Amino acid sequence: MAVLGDLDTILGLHIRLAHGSIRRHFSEAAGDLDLTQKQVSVLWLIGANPGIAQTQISRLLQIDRASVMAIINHLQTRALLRRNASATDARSQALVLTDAGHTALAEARQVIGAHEDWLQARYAPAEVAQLIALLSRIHSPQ
Amino acid sequence: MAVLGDLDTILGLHIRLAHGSIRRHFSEAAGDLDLTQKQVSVLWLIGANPGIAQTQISRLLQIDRASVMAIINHLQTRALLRRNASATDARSQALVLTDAGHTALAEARQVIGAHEDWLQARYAPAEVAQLIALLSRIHSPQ
DNA sequence: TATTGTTATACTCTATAACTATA
DNA sequence: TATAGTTATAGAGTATAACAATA
Repeated sequence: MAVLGDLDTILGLHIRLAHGSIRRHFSEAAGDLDLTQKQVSVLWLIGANPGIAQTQISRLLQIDRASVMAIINHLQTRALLRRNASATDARSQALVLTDAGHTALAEARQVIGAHEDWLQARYAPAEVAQLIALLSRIHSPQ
Repeated sequence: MAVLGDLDTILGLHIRLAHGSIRRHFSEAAGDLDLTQKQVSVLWLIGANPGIAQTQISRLLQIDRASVMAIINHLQTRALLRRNASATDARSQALVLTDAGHTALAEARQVIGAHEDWLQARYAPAEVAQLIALLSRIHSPQ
């Protein structure tokens, strides 16, 4: 690692490299799933919060609205979710999973679980908790 | 964060979110620089290791060879580096910065420095070191 | 045979701006 | 006037496969 020189002290680089490693491993692990990380997290979020709106997903997952649209459209085309009318705000929509969506989410949880096992195998439980705490200070600043 | 449910325990998600936050901040901070994170890291690496070959950059920065090509081409078009013939292997090339390349790297270091200050401001020095150590276990597994 | 650089291609991701309908 | 959804578009990133020259 000496060849990296002082580049090795750049925290941003380490996060970028770690993210790349995780993305590549996910692609292999999720080959048969036919869902991306983002699509899974959206599916997961709707499963945990039936009736959630696109804007809320955008905020929670820090994806811009246009990209959320593309993801929702794709998942709807595959009949994994429905866009229901909101009971309280005619501008927004209440997103819910279909039966096929729940099935796909269950499969995705399996894949994500194995992927997370691969990732967390290198840490003690307390280290995982601390890593998450440290990373949260970046994406959810106090 | 309760709305995320057990999604909050997925380490991969936290790294993806942190990476996104950093990428967005970099884009703002580097507006006048006209270089991407990858371009800067390549420039930096060549500055620290004159004569390095594309394949080495590919390995160290974990970027596939085709993408390294695109980056090197772009930097060469902007006259920030030269492709010299390798003294030992006719297949590979020795990459070196031009004077303009050194100047651009110096400017980039300023921008990266400010960006890293923003990022590391939320940590004690020991926390930064530990975070880097933990992340290194992902992108450079033992 | 394996590696280095190279080209071409396709797909995903991301950001932006603008439009509509509702609030 | 602000927000939710929508559409279109352009740019960056990523992955793959194939080829020529060299090891």
